[in-house]
Amino acid sequence: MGYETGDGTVGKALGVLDHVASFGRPVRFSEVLTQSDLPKPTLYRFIQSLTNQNMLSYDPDRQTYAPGLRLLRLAHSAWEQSSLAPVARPFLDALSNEVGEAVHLAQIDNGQVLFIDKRKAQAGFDTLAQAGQVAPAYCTGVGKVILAYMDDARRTRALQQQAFLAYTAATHTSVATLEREFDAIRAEGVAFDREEHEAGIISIAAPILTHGDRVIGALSIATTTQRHCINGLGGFRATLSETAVKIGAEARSWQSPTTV
Amino acid sequence: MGYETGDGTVGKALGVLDHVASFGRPVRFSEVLTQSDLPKPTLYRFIQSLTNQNMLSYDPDRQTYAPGLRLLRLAHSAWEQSSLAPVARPFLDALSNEVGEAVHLAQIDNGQVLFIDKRKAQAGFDTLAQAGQVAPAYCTGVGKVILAYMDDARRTRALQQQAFLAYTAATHTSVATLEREFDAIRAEGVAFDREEHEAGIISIAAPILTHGDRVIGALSIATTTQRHCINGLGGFRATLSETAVKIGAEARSWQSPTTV
DNA sequence: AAACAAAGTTTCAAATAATGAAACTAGTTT
DNA sequence: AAACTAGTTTCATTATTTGAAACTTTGTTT
Repeated sequence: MGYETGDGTVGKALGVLDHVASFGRPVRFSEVLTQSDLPKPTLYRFIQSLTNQNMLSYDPDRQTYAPGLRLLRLAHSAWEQSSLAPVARPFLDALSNEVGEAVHLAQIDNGQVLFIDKRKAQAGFDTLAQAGQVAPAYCTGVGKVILAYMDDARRTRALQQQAFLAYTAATHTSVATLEREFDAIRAEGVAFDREEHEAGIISIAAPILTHGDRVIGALSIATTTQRHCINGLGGFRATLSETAVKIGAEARSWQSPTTV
Repeated sequence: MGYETGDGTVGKALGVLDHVASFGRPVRFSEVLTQSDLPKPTLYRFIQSLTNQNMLSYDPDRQTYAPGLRLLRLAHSAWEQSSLAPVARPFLDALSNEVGEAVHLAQIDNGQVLFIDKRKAQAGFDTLAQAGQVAPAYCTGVGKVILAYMDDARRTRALQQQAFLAYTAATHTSVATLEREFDAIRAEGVAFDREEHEAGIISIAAPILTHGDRVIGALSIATTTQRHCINGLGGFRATLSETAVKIGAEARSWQSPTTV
């Protein structure tokens, strides 16, 4: 899986960037090399170029590479220019205050859930879901609700990118059982995460739609089983859905020609 | 200014990415083209590749390009793997609580100040709305203190990248006057921003050093002239410097072989 | 200290991919 | 319908990437 769909040199270089980032820690050149199918000098030059460009940073003491600072600047720009994140911000604040639980805003990137923004619960367990963090789509509330509302072509493609790893006993481990849930999700208008990704963590998620039907993201309220049961979370459905609808409407008008 | 130091195709493509991001809003292909020295098909293909790769996102309704979601994921990874940001986080929390003013953590990227983490005066969140922001180095507290503690080679290069635009009446508008201040900064151990970037905003900044002398970033306390005068800010010097030293020590030990 | 091993870097001819002038298509305006 | 503009494709030329091999540097073992 990944982006390597033959975008020439650029695609290869970005593949290397992802590869380095995927280690989750600073890595040496040789470590990357052993896991790469690129020949040594080729990989070497890509890493050199990326380092020159500040897309990677190099620690001379430890001789390791890690994703570079330039990415922060670019991501900041991406966040601000996103048609969803800045629009949704005040709604997240309001919802977070109202329900007193963790609130997450997510989109799909390359088949994975990508958290765009979050609010912590006041009582403060840390969901670790910071902006930029990724999670699987098939076993999270936001992921499942986005999948359920996608058009068939995109969903088919996204489903092929799911790993179906059993994180907990409740995790879907095949396309079949997951697809069966999609009808229920569309009927209810929300998806639940019943400890499918992490034991003790549950959530309720609603889709964010523009132009009435196209799903552009999802909003969720997440909590622990110690604080709420699934039925209790269901009590947030009206508030959550209303907020998601408002964000969708706002995002839509923001995109309309009138504003610019 | 920029990174275009002949890193072949990769460098050019990343130049295009920066270019698109620099608009600060979604742009059409033709808008980029008029400001680019690349021929039409070349620019077109770069934008296509970057879009394929999710480094740019394309809005089909408005036919515009903006920095893409993939950057958020990569930046999250960059932040977490940075040798400074995760280490400094608890110290920022503590300092912010103690002084009750805005606290900033910054590094230098391509001659510019890049904010790695922030704490608001009241109580806020550190999403990418804040981290990833850039500011000029020559007229900010964090920028000046980093420049003052850089080695000569790096400082010379960084100074060439400064625009010396007069944001306010107090802004340094030439290398000469700025360089004169560096001695004072090194003597005092902190730099002040005396409304040099924005009227009404002042700050005190201390360098973060590893291995005793190499500057890897800066920490600042920022406030408004309505709340404090420069002398009042000076009262934070001891606390600020102590925190900066602690962060430096921690970052250093984090990098040392013992931890891994 | 010498020999060895491993990691990192450079070379250079061959292979491949990028290039850009021009042509073409789709959508708008006159 | 013609003229114009923005976006897209073509294709021969050109420049860049490629990778086996050689080389250098760094660290480890004898």
